[in-house]
Amino acid sequence: MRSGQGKKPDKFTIINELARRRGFFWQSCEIYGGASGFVTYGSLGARLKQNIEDKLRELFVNKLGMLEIESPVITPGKVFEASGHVDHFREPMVECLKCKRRFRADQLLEESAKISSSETEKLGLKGLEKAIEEHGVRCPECGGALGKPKYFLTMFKTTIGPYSKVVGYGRPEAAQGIFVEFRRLYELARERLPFGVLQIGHALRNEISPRQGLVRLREFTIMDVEFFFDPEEPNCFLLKDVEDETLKLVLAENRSKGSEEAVEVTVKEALEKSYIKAEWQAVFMALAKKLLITLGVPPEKQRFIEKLPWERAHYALQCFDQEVYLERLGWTEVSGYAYRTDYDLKRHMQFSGVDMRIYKEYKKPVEMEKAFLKPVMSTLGPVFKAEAAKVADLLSKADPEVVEASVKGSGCYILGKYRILPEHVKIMHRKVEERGKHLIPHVVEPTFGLDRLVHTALEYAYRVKEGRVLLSFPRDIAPVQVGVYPLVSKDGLPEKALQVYRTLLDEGFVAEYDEAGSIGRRYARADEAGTLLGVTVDYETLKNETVTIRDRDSWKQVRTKIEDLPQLLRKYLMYKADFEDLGKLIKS
RNA sequence: GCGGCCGUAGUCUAGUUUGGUUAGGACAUCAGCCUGCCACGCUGACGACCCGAGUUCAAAUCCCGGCGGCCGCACCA
Repeated sequence: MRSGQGKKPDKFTIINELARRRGFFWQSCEIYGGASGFVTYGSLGARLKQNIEDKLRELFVNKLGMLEIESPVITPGKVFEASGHVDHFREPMVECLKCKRRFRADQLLEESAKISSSETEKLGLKGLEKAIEEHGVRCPECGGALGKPKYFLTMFKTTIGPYSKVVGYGRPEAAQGIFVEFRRLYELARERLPFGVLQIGHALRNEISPRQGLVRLREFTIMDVEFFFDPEEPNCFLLKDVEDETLKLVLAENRSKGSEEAVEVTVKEALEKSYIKAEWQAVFMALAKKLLITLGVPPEKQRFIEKLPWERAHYALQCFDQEVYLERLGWTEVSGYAYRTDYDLKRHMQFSGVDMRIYKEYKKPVEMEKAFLKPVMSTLGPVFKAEAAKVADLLSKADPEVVEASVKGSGCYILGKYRILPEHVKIMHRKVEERGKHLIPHVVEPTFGLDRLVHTALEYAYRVKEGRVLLSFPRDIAPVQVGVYPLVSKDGLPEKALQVYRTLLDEGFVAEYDEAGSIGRRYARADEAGTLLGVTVDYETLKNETVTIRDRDSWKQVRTKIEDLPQLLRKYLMYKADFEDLGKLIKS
């Protein structure tokens, strides 16, 4: 839709209009007035997005050897209760009864009643309502009275099965699908740390106000990587490869002083100065920077911004967002790097009762003295009577070291409502050989918003040359690799061009054939779709089996043999040949 | 969600103030002719008043509601 403001359109508007016109993507369900926050990709857009996905796969799955899974979008309620999302993925809102503006109830209290965020977090809806009353908090805009606080849940909620009251949620991230399958995945990783698991798929967030095209959607494509490592061996074996790569970091420390200035440091320095807490996290950030460069975003248009404590997700110990500079929206998040520690596995362990720990064998068995305890029934019996058996059972499950320390220290050990005295328990020490121990892996999580990357790729590919629009996509993400055209549609040229076209399809290229309109118009059309190369069949083709190849960006042309096309194009697409290597230059 | 502005073919728009003939143009698309390398030309075709109620003899135009867009506020773990 047009802006309605009559202003000169900015790049964001131009990209969205181009995208709609050429079928990259558009708002879904337009025939019913459109659905805000939902998009449909057309063939060019779907291919562009798949190509970007494949770039991520190439890095994480092929090069780093991670596992890839696909898990359901609809997820039983328990999962997101355990993950903490049900408690955290909602905001308490209050509405001013007078001016109808809405505010975060907790933020109002923090500002006008000086209650700390850690305290407001503990308050429920009733607590918030009471606190608002007690402190006489009023609408900060018009001074009107406030209504009752209500939760706005940003997850999509549904029920599972026809008669079931079982609650399910649309996943707001793909990560939990990985955590809940951890035990099987660990087996698939041959029970060795570290290992990574990746998932690309749709996620749902019921945003209050989705605007801004692909940048904020209610249903979007996310790529989550969960990388599991041993917290006792946090070193990253890939560090050497990227330690000299520079990163632009906007640190929380500076941000809290009101400065958005970035420090530019190498990966190595960032770790030495502990700007970044986990080695793996720093390495993923460096890899992401390089990846974005291959998508067409120059380094100076990228940065990493550290989230302030209250901006961080509930599971994150430290979090950076990778941002790219977009013309209208300014610095915009395209990926996130959270150090999730053992939070998620621990929570699923608590909620499901399933052991998520891994067994770590020591290099050498460790001989150590260990305490054991044995309930003494002859003394427990007379004191606890009928409950004696239960007490003994509880006692035998207690940690012997703790019981021993407590009994020796204070003369007793409090076991629930029972008081255990020294004579109730016999504590022994035995030498044992420990071969290993159980631990919960730590997790660093790189996560990418694919739709935002699509927008970014479009915006950075956009060029205007001699008044014509062209999308200068990098070779490996261009949605169409080669267009095949007859110079004119007569004298057998279309037939020959179709032959060349079919050959290229058979060779596995993404090719398109076009004979409508003049040759110039077809080149222009192809440029606007980002088609990388144009192969033109002309009268010389009929004489000597050669064709011209045209470069989208420079409009230069070379002439080459048809039979050499497949291998030349293949080299070109892999950046193993330049355009001039494709044949004899005939037009520059 | 709130406030302001706005919604006419695939795209950009004229028309709305002051209700009145068949809603006009350009680009794009398709067909035919033309066309020997960068949006050529000619002929033709397809194609629109966001949706729903209301006022009226008559609604793109006025009123109301909804949906959607842009900007600002709020929100975006």
